[in-house]
Amino acid sequence: MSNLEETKPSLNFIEQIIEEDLSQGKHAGRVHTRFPPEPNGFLHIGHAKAITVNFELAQKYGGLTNLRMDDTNPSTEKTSYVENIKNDIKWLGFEWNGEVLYASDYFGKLYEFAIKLIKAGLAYVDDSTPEEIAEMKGEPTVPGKESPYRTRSIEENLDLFQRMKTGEFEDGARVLRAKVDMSSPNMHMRDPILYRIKHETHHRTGDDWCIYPMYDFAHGQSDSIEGITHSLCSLEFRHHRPLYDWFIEKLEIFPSRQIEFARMNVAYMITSKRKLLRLVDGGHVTGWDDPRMPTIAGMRRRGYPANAIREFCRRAGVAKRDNLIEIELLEYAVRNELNKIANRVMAVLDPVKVVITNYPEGQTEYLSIDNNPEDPDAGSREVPFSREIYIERGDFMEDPPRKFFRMGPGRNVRLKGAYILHCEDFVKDDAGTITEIHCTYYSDSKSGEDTSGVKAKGTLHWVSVEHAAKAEVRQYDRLFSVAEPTKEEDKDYLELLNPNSLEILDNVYVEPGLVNAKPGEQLQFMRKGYYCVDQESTAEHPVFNLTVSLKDSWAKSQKK
RNA sequence: UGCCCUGUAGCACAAUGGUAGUGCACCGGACUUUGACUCCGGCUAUAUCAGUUCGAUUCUGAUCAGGGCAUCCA
Repeated sequence: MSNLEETKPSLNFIEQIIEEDLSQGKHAGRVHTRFPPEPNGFLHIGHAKAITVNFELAQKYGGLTNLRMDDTNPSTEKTSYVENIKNDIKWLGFEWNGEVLYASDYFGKLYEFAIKLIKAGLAYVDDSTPEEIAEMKGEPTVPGKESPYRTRSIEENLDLFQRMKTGEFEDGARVLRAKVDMSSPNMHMRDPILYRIKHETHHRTGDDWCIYPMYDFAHGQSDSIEGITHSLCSLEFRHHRPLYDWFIEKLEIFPSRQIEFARMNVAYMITSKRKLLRLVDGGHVTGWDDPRMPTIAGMRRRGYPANAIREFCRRAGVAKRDNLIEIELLEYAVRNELNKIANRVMAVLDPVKVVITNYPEGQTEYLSIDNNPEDPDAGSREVPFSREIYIERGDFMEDPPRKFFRMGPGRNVRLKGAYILHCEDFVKDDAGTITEIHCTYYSDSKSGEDTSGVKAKGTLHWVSVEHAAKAEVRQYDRLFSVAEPTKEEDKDYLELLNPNSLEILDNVYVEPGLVNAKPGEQLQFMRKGYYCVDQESTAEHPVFNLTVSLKDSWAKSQKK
């Protein structure tokens, strides 16, 4: 292989299908996908994956993606969810084709499709009760029985279906079914229900209808109406595909193609709508946007950048096997993105006071510190330095081991952007807690103009006691203590909540400039982690959420 | 015990009828005014058994394992 030869880009199986279609000139080279949420809940990490796959696939091949609300069941859907969904998708950075679409826009068309099927002798009105229908459906290993109403005349079916529509019958009295094959090994082909009667007000069509199409009769036809070329869905719809294709064939409509891929599962996260709801209702989290929630809203509030979520979805890949993505991959993507965009600041989470005994009392110096070494355009800021500072309690050891590159009696250590300190002494209270550390500084060791020749292995972050602002910090950790809380045999997932998923620190000191940080702003607390300003934060009471901690190989090595 | 889908390192995704590669994770090292970042190196895999073939991870069959399918949900 020559050096000039490029390595072949590896394609996932959907891309392979698309490229094959393209090479055959199918659909005139058009690629059109769709994201079809039900407007009955909040979008979560699993949706983010589906959104990313659909939008980016279309993008890659110069195509479009529709946003279609799959609102065929009036019982569960609400308009209020629609706005949230739109907002989340926009926040993720995707733009859908044209206006938001609704499956309910096609109710008229779908009704005509049903009539067409009836006229072709391929659909019939069934008067059986739900129990009878279930009974006649048989079992996977046992063929079903044909309904006694299956042989009704086309005229009678037409009449009955018309009367279903006009509201003559009670909920559940009758259904419209496709006439396919009651002995099919595929349960979905055993005369699936097309329409059911529901005298309910729909969030968009109001009381125009009292019959509503089922998923199988609405989804594929909606795809077809919209000219969707590649209709991506999750694996459990594999069995629906023959039906999807059956409708296309019998109705003679645009041949959208359904392609199934495995939904993404993420360790320590759950995505079941009902289970998430129990977390909210049970007060185990503060709401749908609790930073511990796997919802888009929660991740946004946690400080996960949209770019990182998309990158994570990309890296998780697309295939057909069941998967459990390690949360480390998500955290990697988040750190990777934040490393590029987050300004560095100093915050002391667990403070202990240091007095620099040879520094003039009452003096304040403003030291210029780079905002982000990774980004030359990020500029710098002035940070006040004075005789008394706070450092992290964990950055001092009374009797440190050799490899501890931090502060200890008789040792030198650099203060980030400031001077090198020499630790002289420390003060303990009766309980043995260190209350104060005494140091001297090398006045010629100022950052950037150090002529002291003094060596200091470690660098600490700090804030000036006099100038620091007090803040609240919310330390978030994974919501569950096991990777797959819903797969535990004898335990309810609520028993597996991580008791330490939130720890509130209320004795935190931050650089004075941070009181002006705006909600949503993302920062790196040097040597600690990435944080974002919470929406509840104010100048008087700044609140920061831990997005993800920095890697800490020292702490890791200490655990061994 | 019917049908369908899926088995490649700890996790995920590639590849090819002819050397199994990438990312994350992990381990080691370099660098470092963030024990971060970055850089360098290392680690471990084709479920099993047969068949076809000069050669199989790839094709075929069987076995095993995991998942899915019987809402008037989507």
